[in-house]
Amino acid sequence: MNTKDENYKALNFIEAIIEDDLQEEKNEKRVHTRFPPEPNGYLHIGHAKSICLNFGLAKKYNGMCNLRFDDTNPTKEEEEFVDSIVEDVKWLGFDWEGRLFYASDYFDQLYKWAEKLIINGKAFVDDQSAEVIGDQRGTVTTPGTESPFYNRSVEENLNLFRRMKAGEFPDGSKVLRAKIDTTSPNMLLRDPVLYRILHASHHNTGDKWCIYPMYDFAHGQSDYIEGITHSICTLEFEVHRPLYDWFLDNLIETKYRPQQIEFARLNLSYTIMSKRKLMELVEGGFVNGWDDPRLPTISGLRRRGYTPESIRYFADKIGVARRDNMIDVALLEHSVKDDLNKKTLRVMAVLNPLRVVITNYPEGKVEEMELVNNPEDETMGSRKVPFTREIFIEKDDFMEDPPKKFFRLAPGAEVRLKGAYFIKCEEVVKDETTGEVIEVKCTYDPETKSGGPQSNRKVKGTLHWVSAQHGLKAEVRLYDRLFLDEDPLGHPDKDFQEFINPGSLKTVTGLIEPSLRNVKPFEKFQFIRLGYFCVDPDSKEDKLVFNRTVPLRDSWAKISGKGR
RNA sequence: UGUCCGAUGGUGUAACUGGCAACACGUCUGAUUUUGGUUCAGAAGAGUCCAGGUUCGAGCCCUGGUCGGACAACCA
Repeated sequence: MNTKDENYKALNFIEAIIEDDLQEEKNEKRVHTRFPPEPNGYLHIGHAKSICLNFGLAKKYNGMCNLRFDDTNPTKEEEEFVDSIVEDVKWLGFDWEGRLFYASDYFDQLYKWAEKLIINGKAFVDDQSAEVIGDQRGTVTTPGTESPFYNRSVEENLNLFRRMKAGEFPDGSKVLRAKIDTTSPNMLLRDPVLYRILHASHHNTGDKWCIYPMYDFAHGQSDYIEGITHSICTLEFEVHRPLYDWFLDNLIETKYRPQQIEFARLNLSYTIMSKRKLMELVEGGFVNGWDDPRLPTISGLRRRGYTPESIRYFADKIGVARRDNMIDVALLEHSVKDDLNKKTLRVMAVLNPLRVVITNYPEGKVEEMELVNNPEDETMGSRKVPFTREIFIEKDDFMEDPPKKFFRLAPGAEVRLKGAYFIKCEEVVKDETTGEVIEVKCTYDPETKSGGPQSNRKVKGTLHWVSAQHGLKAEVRLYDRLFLDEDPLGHPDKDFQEFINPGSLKTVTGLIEPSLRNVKPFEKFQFIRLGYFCVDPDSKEDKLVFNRTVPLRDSWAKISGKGR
């Protein structure tokens, strides 16, 4: 059986459909997909799943993938959003090869199709208000009823529709509706609205139109126009499929049809994916903009320090299916750590400094220690880090009265300073009033210098450190999950904002080794023993700013119970 | 009280025309380690929503339930 084959990779259900289609030589064996966002917000990791899917399928089957903006509602859409979407898709590493389209590119054709429907007696102009039409539509368990304007003549409908287009009527006074079936169990088939009057200027077509097609009247036809073979979308559009089919069947004679396939959208634990809710967080000032590193937006993840590779890897790992899912955010975090582990320079930074004075080390002496940049990759070389009599270590790396399994600095204990010497704690200096440890006096063993005769001696722990004299101050933003609840939207009785984690952002001033003096925004590092960090765009030469992408696995935190 | 869709370890996905339920994340052990990271070795954890049926044999097919989701915007 092939399942046992080394190279066998199970097909997801969409790939299975495509391979069947290919086998049957459907659409001359073309595979053409598209990613069709509405430019009314920023893209998030859920969109990334769709982008990776659509572009990934095209690549896998030597096909094409278009980027198309479904921009049929000028009151909600903005140029700013199309720009950010274009940037995000590009950043993720995908190329639409010049096929960037807009549903608004097809407004003329769509209009002609609407007239065709009228002429064929399949559409009519309705003068009723949205409210009345809604009431007439019935409910999911009771059928709707026909509009009193249902039987207007073709001539009257055509005349009215043309006058709608000419701008003779105010917003909301008339709509064009299809005549399908007001009693259909599928609500979307109960004489849906095709065109509405909107005296609004469009980001693309300006003031050319004052009537705009509904998404449903534009989407399927746009796919048809572009020659899309597999229209991949999320589950909630499943009920729209019969409607798209109805439009095409009533408008198009050829047998070619885009085939819609629905998959379950991504849900990620401890965050939210709803564009509207995300907008609330941004506009309510709960976060600092669409690219806040706590948000699951692509721009937020980018600023947080995620790489396109890690997101694509993640998209691949979560798979595609039709059942509801809630992906553990740990998988996303694993995806970046795995990527960054291979790529990033290891550097030393102390986030919560404790002064250490090495009493037997000559005052004023500076030694340049050679540190390996990445033990995973020797080709990344090494760098020099200055060592002096006074250094800083992490406060958590010292305990005056340590438990058994504490392998770090404590009175009388000896530890290794990464890339430097072994030091032994001889004395603890405390603040007289608070009793807080403010300094530790140590002695070092000159024989234990890295590479030296005694450097292979066994010690319990290795600490990172920064020279007090050379350390650079840096603002470090420590991010944690934005919500305390795994599924903030999963509580019908509670507002999701109640679950916002008040500690989702902690800003500290740390000290970093001097080799980081000239870093540029988006450069990524591993701060040894702490985590992966990324230079924030706010960072300036005289004020470095780092974002913590994700902490390293911390088994001590688990043992000591200090974990999340 | 409608129509459609779905249900496999804690999470996600797989098991091809029925043939010993697999992989990843997570969890736990141990080894290695100049990062309590990485890596390596191993373990625990589901008998596939329930009840019937077909079959030598059902996660997969059939019937009936249960539970979950989607659908009633001049939003997409």
